[in-house]
Amino acid sequence: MNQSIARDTTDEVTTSPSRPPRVTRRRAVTRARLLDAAFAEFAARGFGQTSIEGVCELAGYTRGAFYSNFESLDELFFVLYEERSHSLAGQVAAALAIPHVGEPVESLIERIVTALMIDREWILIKSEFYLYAARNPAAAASLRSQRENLLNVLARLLDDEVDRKGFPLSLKSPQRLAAAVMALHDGVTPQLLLDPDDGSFRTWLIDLITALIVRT
Amino acid sequence: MNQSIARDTTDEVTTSPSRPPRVTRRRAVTRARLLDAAFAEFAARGFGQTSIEGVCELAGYTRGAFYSNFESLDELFFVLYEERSHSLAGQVAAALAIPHVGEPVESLIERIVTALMIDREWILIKSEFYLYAARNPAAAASLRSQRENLLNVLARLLDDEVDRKGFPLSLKSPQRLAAAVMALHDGVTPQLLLDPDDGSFRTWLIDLITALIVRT
DNA sequence: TGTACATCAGTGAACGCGCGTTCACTGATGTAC
DNA sequence: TGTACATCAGTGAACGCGCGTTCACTGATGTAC
Repeated sequence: MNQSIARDTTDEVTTSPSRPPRVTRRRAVTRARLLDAAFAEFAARGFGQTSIEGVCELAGYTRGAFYSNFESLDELFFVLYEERSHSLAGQVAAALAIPHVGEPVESLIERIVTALMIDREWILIKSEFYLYAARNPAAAASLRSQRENLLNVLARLLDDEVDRKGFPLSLKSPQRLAAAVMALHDGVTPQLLLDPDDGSFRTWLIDLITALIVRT
Repeated sequence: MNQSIARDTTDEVTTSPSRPPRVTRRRAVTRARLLDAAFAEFAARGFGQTSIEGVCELAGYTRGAFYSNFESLDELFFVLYEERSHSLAGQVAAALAIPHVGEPVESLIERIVTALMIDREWILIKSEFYLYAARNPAAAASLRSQRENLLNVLARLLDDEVDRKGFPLSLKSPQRLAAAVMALHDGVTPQLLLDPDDGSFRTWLIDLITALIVRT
């Protein structure tokens, strides 16, 4: 009773014989390395051209290590995407949460674009995951809920800081305005896929959002 | 000299021993069936999960037939995409070329959206090809030139029929306005990938373009 | 229009490699005392 | 803090399948007369 801690309670209630798995540091490191290697492979070759063996080799493990940590490449992809996108979503939300009272719209738009912009590798993986989600309901559901979260963050921000008098009906509600901003953001990525070196997306996206939001 | 036709001239000029390949009806049929089967497989599984064997089986041929017509799945994908997208581009241009003097902007926008909209299968394949192009310069170049063509078609149309007084600078030139419309169009497809059944894209896209173009 | 011949298009079998998947084993890691 | 023991995490070899690729062959298609 006094030797060990809360953990035991699970044992007492447990109907299954499984004991709480002790998750070691070693394991966590392996897992992280596999995920990193997979990220690199997915970005470089695409999901469809990535093999378990390739990931393991890049990570410096044998294939057994993979199966000890994941069930399949699909599962890894899902886990990978969820982890990274949640962490990115956190950053975005944090960057946008900072209140800037009386901030001019131009600066607000810049902040949004800056917060949303991320590197090419991530865009490749994100696009791949959308395609994956088109054929995988669970992935689609995950993406939908993520989008909704981002939508709410943006909507709140725009609601607070943008004067929407004179906006067309389809942009009146903060939700729809936010959705429009997201659509513009999504709409720029094909160009980014085709023109890796061209750095003008940022400006272009800012222009687009400005044209939509700033109505003279 | 009188037995056969123009074709011979090639023989006379020819420095290589290759004779003009007679392309038979049979061959054309096989090729077309392989392309159709590949289209279906790409749409259903994605390029990365599609095997040559799968395509042949679906098309009702043995693998040898494939190699008699194509060098690799990559080549087939490229050919497939080029063929279909050119034919689609033709349709779009044709639909937009019809002059409607004095047409209200709302109707113009509807025409544009109707012309651009195509089915889910095609969007899946198109997205896949963008991802493919992100890692394949030749494919990227092809997509860029296609986009430019579409851009010009749209730009001419908008130039003729939209009064751009009062537009922000970033939308003043017809080119940029057209680019903005394309970006909105691209921006809606992620939603389409996630929500196959939801038919509201059309309206949503019309709303977005309207909000951008109609400035009260 | 029919027949003989040449060339082509697709067949189907064979080969082999890449890689997914499994598993007995061993060195690493944590626990109890 | 040290030692003995139990469990875990990753190893590496083995198995086998799916499938890409090749090729000698044959029925199909077109050409010449």
